[in-house]
Amino acid sequence: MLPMSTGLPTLEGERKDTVDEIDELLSIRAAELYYEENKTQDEIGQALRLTRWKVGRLLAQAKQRGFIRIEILHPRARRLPIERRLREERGLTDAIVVSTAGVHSPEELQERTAQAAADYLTALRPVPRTLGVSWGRTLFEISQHLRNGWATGVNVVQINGGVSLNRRPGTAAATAVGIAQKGGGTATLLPSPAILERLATKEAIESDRVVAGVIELARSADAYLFSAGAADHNSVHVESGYLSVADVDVLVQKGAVGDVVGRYIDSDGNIVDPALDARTVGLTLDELRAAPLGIAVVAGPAKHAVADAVVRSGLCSVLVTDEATALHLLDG
Amino acid sequence: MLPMSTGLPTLEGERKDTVDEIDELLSIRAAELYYEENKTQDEIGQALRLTRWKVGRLLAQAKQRGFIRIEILHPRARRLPIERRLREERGLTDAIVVSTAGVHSPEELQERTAQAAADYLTALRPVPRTLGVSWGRTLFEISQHLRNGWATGVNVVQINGGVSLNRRPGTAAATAVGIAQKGGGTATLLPSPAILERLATKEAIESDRVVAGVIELARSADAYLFSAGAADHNSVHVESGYLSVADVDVLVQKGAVGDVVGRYIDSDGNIVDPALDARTVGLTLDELRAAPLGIAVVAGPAKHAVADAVVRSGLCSVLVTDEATALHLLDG
DNA sequence: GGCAATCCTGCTCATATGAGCACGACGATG
DNA sequence: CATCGTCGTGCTCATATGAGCAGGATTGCC
Repeated sequence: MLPMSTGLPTLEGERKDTVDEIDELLSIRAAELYYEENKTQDEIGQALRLTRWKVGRLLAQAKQRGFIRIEILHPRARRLPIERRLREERGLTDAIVVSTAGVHSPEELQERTAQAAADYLTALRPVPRTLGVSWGRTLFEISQHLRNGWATGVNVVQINGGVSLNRRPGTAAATAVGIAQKGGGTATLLPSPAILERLATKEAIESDRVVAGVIELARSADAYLFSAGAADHNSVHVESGYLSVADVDVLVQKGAVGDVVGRYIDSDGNIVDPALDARTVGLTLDELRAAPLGIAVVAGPAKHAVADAVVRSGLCSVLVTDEATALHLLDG
Repeated sequence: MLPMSTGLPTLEGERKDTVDEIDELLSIRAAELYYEENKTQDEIGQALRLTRWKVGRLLAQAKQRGFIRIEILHPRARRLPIERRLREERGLTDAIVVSTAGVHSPEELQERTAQAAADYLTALRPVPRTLGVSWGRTLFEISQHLRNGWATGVNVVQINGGVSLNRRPGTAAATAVGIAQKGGGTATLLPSPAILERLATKEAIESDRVVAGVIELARSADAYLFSAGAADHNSVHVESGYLSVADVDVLVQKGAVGDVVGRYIDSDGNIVDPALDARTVGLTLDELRAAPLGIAVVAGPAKHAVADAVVRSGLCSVLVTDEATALHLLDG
C-alpha cells in the first residue's frame, strides 16, 4: 500500500515542493559534494543541515535512481554487468563486452574487440591444444593483437576454406599461421576455396585425402574461434571474389543476416540457401554448435543482426562483442 | 630523477609488458569490479591475487589518471569544481555552473540556466530589498522559474530602457512585474525606450522627473540581475526594432561581441560605439561594475565571447552559466 | 661490486561508510 | 477518538577504506 497516494487531487499548483522533489534536489546537491568535491558524508551533512545518515541515504537514492553515472574510460575497459546479463539471459558460458565509451571510429571499436578477444584467448584455461579458426578481417586483427607466447604449443587449424582470390592473398593463411606462431605451435591450413562453383567440385575436394584430414583435425579441435560477417557488399566473400554483389542481394532477399564460417544464416540461425551451403567447404554449423567451446567475436553496428542470430541459435558458447551490440542482443 | 629511464634503448618489441602497462590494466580490472560489480577491495584483491592495499592504490591511480569518470545526470546538477575554478581564477564572488550532461537542445540549456539563476536568487542572503533587473529572453525565463514567495517584499526596478516595440509587447515589463510579484513586492518600470534615435531625445527623457527617479532608484539597488546578448541578428534589440540587422553588422565590425543592458562591448568590455551608447537609456556599465552584487546570467555557445568579455571586464561579481561556456572562460 | 637514493610493499591505526534496529510521527481506518 | 500500520529518523555496531610508516627490493651511479 502506498500511504502517500490519497486519491484526492491535491493542489498540484500550490505545493509543488513535495517531499519527493526536495529529496531529489538534496540528493543531487549531496552527490555534487560527495563525488565532485570529495567531501565526507559528515561534512555534507553539516553543509546541508542534515545528519550524516540522511546524507548516506540520499546518496544511495541518487545512485539507485540512476542520477549517478560512473564510466571507466579506457580502451581495455569492459562492461561486467552486461557480460553477466548475457551469460544469464542468453545462456552463454562466457561473454566479453568491451566499452564503447570514447570510441570515435569503427576501426577503434574493431581494435578494442580484437584486443579483448586476444586477451580472452591468452587467459583461457586449460590452454587449448588444438584451436579451430575461421578467417576474415576480425580474425586477422585478433592474430595481430596476440602476443608472443600467448600459449605454449597450440595447434591451429582452419575450419573453413580459405584460399583467397583477391589481391591480398594469404590473409587467411597469415591469420592462422600468426596465431600458431605466437602460440608456439604450428598451423594446419585448409587448402581449399571457401565456396566452390559446383557441388561436384566441392565433393571432390572434400574427398581429397589432405583436405579430408584437415577437416577431420578441425572436428577434433578443443576450441573454435570465429567471427561472423554481415550480409552486405563489404563482405569478405565479395572482396575475395567468392560471391558477387548480386549473390549477396539474393541472399539478403532470402532472409540472410550474415555468415559464419562462410555459411549464410537467417535471423533464426538457419541456413538460407542449402544449395550454396552444400558448395561451402569446412565445418558445418551443426558441428560448430556441438562444440564444447566456440568463441564468436562479433562487433559493430552492421553486425547486430548476425550477432543476434549467432547467439540465439547457439552457434557459440562464448561471445566477444561491444557494448552497443550486447545491448542490442539483450533488449530485443 | 626518473629511475626507469635508463637512456638505453630497451628492447621495446620484446618487453612491452612493462610494469606500468600491467598496472594500468590491473587498475582497469579493479575499477570494473569495484564500480560496476560493487565488490569490496578485499574481494577484488582475492580475485586478482593482490593485497587489498594494492587494490586501493590501483583504484586511486585509476582515478588520478582520469580513467574513472563520475557524472551526475540531472537537470539541476551543477559542476562545483568548475565553479570553484571560476571563483579562484576569474575572481568572481560566486559562480553557478549547470551541467550540460544529457542536454540535447539549446532550449533545454537555457531552461537549466534560468532555473539555476532562479535557485540562486531564492537562496540569496541577505534577501535584497531592491533588485535591479534588465530584460530579455533569459530574464523572462528566470522570472518564470521563480516560485511564489521566493522573497518577501522585494522591490524590482528596471535598470535599462524597456518599452519594447515589437509584437510581443510588455515582455520587459512582464519580467520585472513577475519577479516582483512572486517575491511579494512591487516593480518599478523604466518608462523609456532602450535606445533612442537622437541624443537630444535621450537626454530629454533622462531629465524627465519620473525617469530620473527610476534611474536614481536603480542606482541604489542592493543587487543587479542581468544577462548579456550576443552580437548577432537574433538579438532582442533587432527583434524589438531598436537596431537593424545592418546596425548589428556595423557593431560587429567595430569589434562588438555582445551587449549588456543594451550597451555593446568588445572583447575587453569597452564600449564599442560611444555615440550609440550615449543614446542608450539606463545604468552605465561603470555603474554596473561598481555594484557590490551583480549577477550575470549568460549561457549558450553563441554567448561564449560576451561571457568572456563580461567576466574579464568585471561587469559581474556572480556568474550563472553552463559548463561549456565556463570551460571556455577558463581555458582561453 | 658496493653504495645510496628511490620506490614499492604490506602493515597499523584512524576514519568513513553501510546494515540493521528501535523509536516516534503520521495518516488511514474502524 | 483509538488503533494499527507504515515510514522516516537517528542511533549502535560491524565493516570498508584511506593515511602514514618501516622494511625490503630495485635501480642508478661510481
